[in-house]
Amino acid sequence: MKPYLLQTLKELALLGAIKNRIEISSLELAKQLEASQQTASRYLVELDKKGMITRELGIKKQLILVTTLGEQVLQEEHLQYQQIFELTDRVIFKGKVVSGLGEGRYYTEQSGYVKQFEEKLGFVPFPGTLNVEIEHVERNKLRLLKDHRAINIEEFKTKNRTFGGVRCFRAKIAGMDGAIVLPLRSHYSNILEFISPDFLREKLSLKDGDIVKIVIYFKK
Amino acid sequence: MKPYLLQTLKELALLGAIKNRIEISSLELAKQLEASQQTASRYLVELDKKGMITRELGIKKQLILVTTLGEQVLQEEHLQYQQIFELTDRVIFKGKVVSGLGEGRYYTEQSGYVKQFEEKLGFVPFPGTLNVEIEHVERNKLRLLKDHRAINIEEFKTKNRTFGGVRCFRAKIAGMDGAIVLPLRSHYSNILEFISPDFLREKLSLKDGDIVKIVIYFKK
DNA sequence: ATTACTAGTAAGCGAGTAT
DNA sequence: TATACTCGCTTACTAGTAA
Repeated sequence: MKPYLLQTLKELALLGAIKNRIEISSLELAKQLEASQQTASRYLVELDKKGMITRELGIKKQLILVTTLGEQVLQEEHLQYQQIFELTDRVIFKGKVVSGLGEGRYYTEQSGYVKQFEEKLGFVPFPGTLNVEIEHVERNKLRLLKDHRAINIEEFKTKNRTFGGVRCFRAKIAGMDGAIVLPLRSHYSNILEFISPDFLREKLSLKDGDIVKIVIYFKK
Repeated sequence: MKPYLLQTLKELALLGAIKNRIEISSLELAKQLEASQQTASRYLVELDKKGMITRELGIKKQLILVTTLGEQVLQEEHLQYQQIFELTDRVIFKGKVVSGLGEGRYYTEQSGYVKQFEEKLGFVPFPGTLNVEIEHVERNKLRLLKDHRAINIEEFKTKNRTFGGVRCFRAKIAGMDGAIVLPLRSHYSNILEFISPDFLREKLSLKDGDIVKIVIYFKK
């Protein structure tokens, strides 16, 4: 979707072209867009070709209606602005399911962690973590987590070793509740570790390489 | 604001660049925008020149932060999408204050109307209407009113003549409460007639030609 | 009045490349 | 590795104008 077509579509929607046909000449539209009549005309032809609007050309003016397809495009755009300004209590990641080395299982079975998970998150995690690799550029979003209070899992010791503290955030993966686990002593990683009371790989029939959406929620 | 720069700014904001500086290379941004590295670089330079972002160029990558100005631009855009999809209980018009021919005063002093205004709107209108001329293209928004229930003022008769029914919508002009009056028996007009308990020309020190914003509210 | 084609011009694009 | 310049090519723009 070309940016200038999106702008045009938005302009039409603002004039009410989503629910009703609006009457507008290419010159009037041109003024709204601060462009020439010819450009406005061309935009309308392009939007029509793409199926984003329907037009009824009369002798004078034209009646324009934004189609369902056009409305969907606008709604997607709206959702992005909502994510920026309204849905600031969450961050959305898109990532790829990958296999870990089994460490997830080792850690999620340590009773020192399990007790705290149960107490602070309200569930006993299924042994193992579901690892999701996010794109490098999305690591910037992880920084947003820094500004928010996490559910802190304290470090503890066994006879043999010390297990470090962990920060958790409630999260959803493909709609299923769980939490994201961020070890305190590790650098930024491109892997998100998701714990859940269920065996998600089975329940969601996930396999390596599948693309999933993770929503991380902040505490207020 | 060029549409493609707006898109770029939005993309940066989605990655969290409003609150934090984000680390992103021009190549990574290019991938997000589905453009070349050179184009992404050019966009960043342009946004920087316009004061929409600040950049810290390191040896590798660059740290980018959306400025207050950039955020304002995005918020304006967000507001427009809100008007399309969320604030569907209102329509916003921009118009120019104009003088009528005094008919407004004649009508708003008819007790047949006044009684109904008081009963149905909750106020006795100041004699006269504040007339606001809207741009031709905005008449399309008036059509949206058709889909909503109006506050109906019934027609009535005096010895001499019949006064026709009127549709009203609660409205605000420059923040002041009042109502818009749409005569039933008239075609679409480019003049909005605003009634209010106060003498708005004085209270808002309005004179002909002043640009005002009118918000019309629908009943649920 | 309109819409929208043609043609010439301006702006935007990315490959190559300097830094 | 980066960023961002130049340059040739493509796309987008508007003036003029036909329908």
